[in-house]
Amino acid sequence: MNIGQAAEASGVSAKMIRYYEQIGLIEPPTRSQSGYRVYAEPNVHTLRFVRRARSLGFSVDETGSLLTLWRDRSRASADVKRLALKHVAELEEKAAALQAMAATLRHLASNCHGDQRPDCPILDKIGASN
Amino acid sequence: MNIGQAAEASGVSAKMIRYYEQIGLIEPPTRSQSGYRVYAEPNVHTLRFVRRARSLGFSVDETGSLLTLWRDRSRASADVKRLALKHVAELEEKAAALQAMAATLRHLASNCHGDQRPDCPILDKIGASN
DNA sequence: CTACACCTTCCCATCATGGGAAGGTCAAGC
DNA sequence: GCTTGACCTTCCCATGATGGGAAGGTGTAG
Repeated sequence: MNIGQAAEASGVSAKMIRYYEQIGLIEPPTRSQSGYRVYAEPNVHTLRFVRRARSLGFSVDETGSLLTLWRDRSRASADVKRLALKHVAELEEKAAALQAMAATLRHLASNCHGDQRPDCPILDKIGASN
Repeated sequence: MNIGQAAEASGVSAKMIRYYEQIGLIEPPTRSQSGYRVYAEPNVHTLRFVRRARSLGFSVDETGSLLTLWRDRSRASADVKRLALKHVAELEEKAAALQAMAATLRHLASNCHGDQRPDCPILDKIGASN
């Protein structure tokens, strides 16, 4: 299987597969005589793992830790759970920050006429001198 | 006022002030004979505006649009409101995405013993073949 | 044998921010 | 006046994850 097919099968772009290999997240695959990367099913499985971890918001670094735990048959589930819950806390923190911004701005917008007149509490507030 | 004092007074780092100038977000200030940037109160006011817009999650580009509207005494508040509400929608979308990730992961974690045993539904799910 | 799809590596861009080096300036204290 | 330390200047580099694209090699179908 060449990189294009591995990309198709895993949902990770060829570009990103090469990048993950370059930064050491995944193992370099074997190469054909002409230098093409050749992937087998286990590689694709790993790529899918990476894609899912990323889609859960784990950084590439964190994904590396998860991969290590995944491959370690003697890991303690406590280690995984701790990593996961720490990540959950970070996600919720970021979400809360975004929602706070949205709420503030929505409030400002609700006081804005939104017509042809120039008066606008949104700009007034952002530009407030205090 | 030199750049350090402007940074102090506006809450925007000196590094960022130079950057904002470089990309054309703010006007180049006057220079002293020796080449130092010299800021006056209106410049600091603008910098504070930029800082507040950024802290509400507006990109530098969007902040530029807001600045233009802010300085245009004949703007229609409708234009500002539209920009703001579009941004609110984006913020809420991002927040929702993060929360969905957090919820998924929290659910997986709730099914994980979190003890010394290796069995872990979190890794099982991330590594699922389907 | 040609055309086309695919592969390789390499460089560049994004977005906003910080770090740091090399060198010039300014004010305070001696 | 001279030194010292804080400040300023520009320039380059790094981040994190991803995509774009160029230049050139490979593989396969017709």
